[in-house]
Amino acid sequence: MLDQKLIRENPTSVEENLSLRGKVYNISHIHELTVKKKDIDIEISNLQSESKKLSKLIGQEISKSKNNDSPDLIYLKKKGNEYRIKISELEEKQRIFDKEVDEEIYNLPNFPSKDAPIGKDERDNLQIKTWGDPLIKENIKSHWEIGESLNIFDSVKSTKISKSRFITLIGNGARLERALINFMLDLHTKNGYLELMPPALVNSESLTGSGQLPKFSNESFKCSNDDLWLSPTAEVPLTAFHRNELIDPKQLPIKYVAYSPCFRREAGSYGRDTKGLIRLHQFNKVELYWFCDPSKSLEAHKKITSDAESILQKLNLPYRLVDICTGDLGFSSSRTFDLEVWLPSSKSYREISSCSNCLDFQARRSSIRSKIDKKNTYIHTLNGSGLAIGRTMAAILENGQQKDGSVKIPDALVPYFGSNFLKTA
RNA sequence: GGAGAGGUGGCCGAGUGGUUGAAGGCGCAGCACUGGAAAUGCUGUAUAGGGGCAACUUUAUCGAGGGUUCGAAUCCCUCUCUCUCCGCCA
Repeated sequence: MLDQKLIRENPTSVEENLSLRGKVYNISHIHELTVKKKDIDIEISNLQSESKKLSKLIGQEISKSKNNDSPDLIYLKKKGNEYRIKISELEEKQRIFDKEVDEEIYNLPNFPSKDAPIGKDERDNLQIKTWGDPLIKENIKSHWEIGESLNIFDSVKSTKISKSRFITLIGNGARLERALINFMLDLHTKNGYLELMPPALVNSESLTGSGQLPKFSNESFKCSNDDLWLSPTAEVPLTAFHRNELIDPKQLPIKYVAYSPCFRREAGSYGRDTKGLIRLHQFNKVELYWFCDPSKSLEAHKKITSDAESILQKLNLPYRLVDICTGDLGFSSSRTFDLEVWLPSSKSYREISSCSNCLDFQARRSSIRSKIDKKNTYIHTLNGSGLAIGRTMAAILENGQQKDGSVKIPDALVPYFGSNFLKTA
């Protein structure tokens, strides 16, 4: 959420900053609302001040005279009553303004960082580096072909259980998934992250705090009888873990790693990535998350990204690092580095991690502060996948495929998986 | 699901209609004492908004939202969360 004061006092700079996202933002309506709201605030507090003085006077009179219904007192009480009526009328107006301001301000995205490449959409993203040698060969199989021939997952049967875009992992497929989760959690906890296993169902307030609501209600599954949603990413519960808290600055940075199932409706993606493990309604993910001092978030952003990269390197999967352009940034993010893993069957890199610095955007929505330089300050939040498990499995299957149809398991994963090669289920 | 008890500052906890933004304690900061520290003593210490260069001043906030009243942490209503007991249950 953006600072309301900034919208009121400097709407032009707010519009300029937002417009870096590649479309025009006009905030004149919300600006006008915040100005009107402030005028009413002033009027109310003036009246309250008068009314308060009067009440004190009445209190003093009563304790002095012990007489509750002298003509003077009746007059004063009547005057007080008039104040009350006037104030409650204004408060009603104020409530309406507050609601309107909230409706608009929660729908405004974060400012893009000045360091992010300017651009309209994903074609303007900037490749920063590549790591490893992309495998380019004839007769490469897709991961779903490999999965089918090894019988390690089944999407057709899964439509019986649920619907399309769900998967059932079988035998060594399930084992590989489990191995990847443990491998990633172990590495990150060794690197100073505290492991959390949060609830998979989150309430509306949590989703609002991290930015998924109110604007993207279409993208999550909702439990119809409760104010609960299936969490689309562990970023949501991790942000909410410290909602409405004043965090001791000595504890910063707080670094969490969480494995969680993630649920997404994937609205509007009909026909894309319909096969395999790339785009599912339910997938597993190990998420990295930082709460940090605002002056240190740039540094933290590099670190969280390299922590995610270390997984790809240990698994020996070729990837590239991409600086997301202003037009392609997520709603809550000011700067995002994507890690994209090489998928030889499509001869392209595919997103496997997204590492974002949200600055104080989520902290303001969630009210997470820390006393920094003697002032309560919204702290900065960062998140990054470390990594998406299903996509990692797809990459291992495709990059490790052998002539005999088996798949070579990366050395670092062998102790977790228990074998050098994946053959059949 | 049924019955009951609760939600007060960074934390704990007192406070059932009157000048209470709220006793006390812990924590934190400063000062004193000390060779230094611990212990002790003293002082200070909520947040947000408005006005002012500033000293300062003003308003709101005791789970949330309504209501009663000149005046509400305190009374009434609704919601929500937590705890205890019973029921059900991996």
